[in-house]
Amino acid sequence: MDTARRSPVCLDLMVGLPMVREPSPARCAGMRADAGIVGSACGRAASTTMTNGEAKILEAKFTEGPEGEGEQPASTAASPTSPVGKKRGRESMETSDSGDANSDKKINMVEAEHVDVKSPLSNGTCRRIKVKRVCTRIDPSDTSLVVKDGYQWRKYGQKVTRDNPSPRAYFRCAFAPSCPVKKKVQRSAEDSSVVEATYEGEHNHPRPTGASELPSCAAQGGGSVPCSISINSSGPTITLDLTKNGGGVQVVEAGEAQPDLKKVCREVASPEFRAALVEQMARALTGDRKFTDALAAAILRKLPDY
DNA sequence: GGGTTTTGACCCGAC
DNA sequence: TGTCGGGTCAAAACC
Repeated sequence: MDTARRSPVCLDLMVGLPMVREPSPARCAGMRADAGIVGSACGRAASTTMTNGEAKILEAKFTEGPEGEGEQPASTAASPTSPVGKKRGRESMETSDSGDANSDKKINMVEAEHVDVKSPLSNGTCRRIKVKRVCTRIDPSDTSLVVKDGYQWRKYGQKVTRDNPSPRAYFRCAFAPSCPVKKKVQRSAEDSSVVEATYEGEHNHPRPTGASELPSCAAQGGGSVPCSISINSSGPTITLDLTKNGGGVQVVEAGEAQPDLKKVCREVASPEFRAALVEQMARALTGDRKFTDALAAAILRKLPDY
């Protein structure tokens, strides 16, 4: 990703994955991969630049927040997700192995990711833990705190926090006992149809079988998202997964406590941004010799033999 | 009977 | 030092 290296801010487009079977309405609207771009898994094909202002907004957003940063959303009333008594089903055992990674509950998502500095080590240094936050829109009537992301999670706790009447659920990765990844899921206080999942750490094991259809980049940290915003040392990166049906940019209301994130999402969803994005995408794609070769080969295969 | 969830209690850091 | 709140533990219940 040369463009990404050149610019502190880049935009990666996920154009390389097979289409996901299940339709996902209104996801990343305007960025449909109807050009038929299909290639190797998670191929990053194009990038474009973002204004410094946008980058600053992102940085400001992702370097603030409770528990270090990017952690806790503001919250308001939403129906408690705790089932009555001990009566329960198995829905809390999250997995998307059965091709459920984009279940109909998941309408769209916005993901924010950054590297957090935490866990001071004995030698005085700090261990860097990747913290990723994912907003997922679900059916407001759905009281389960399930965020399908391709991994198996075991719930180990639930707590009602002070700033949000909705309980926060704590999950550990259940696929590998030694996996340090934890996930916190809490319904947005402002919009009960939005759940916010915070992933801490990185998986130290391959994705569970069946989850491989998800983008590997989204798999990192547990998110299976069509659109992600990442912050790292080289600058913010917006990743759009165009391989989902109806892929495109869609704004997820992230709550009043995240006005910057909302603003960024709106800007990303704007027609001007999309137009520039498409242009940049086309430029990058046509300038990619490997891509054009692969495209030509694919077209030739489709043509009848002369 | 084993694995998982629920939920009250406990721990610990921040203020 | 005491209080508060988030995160985790662990026993009990559930499937």
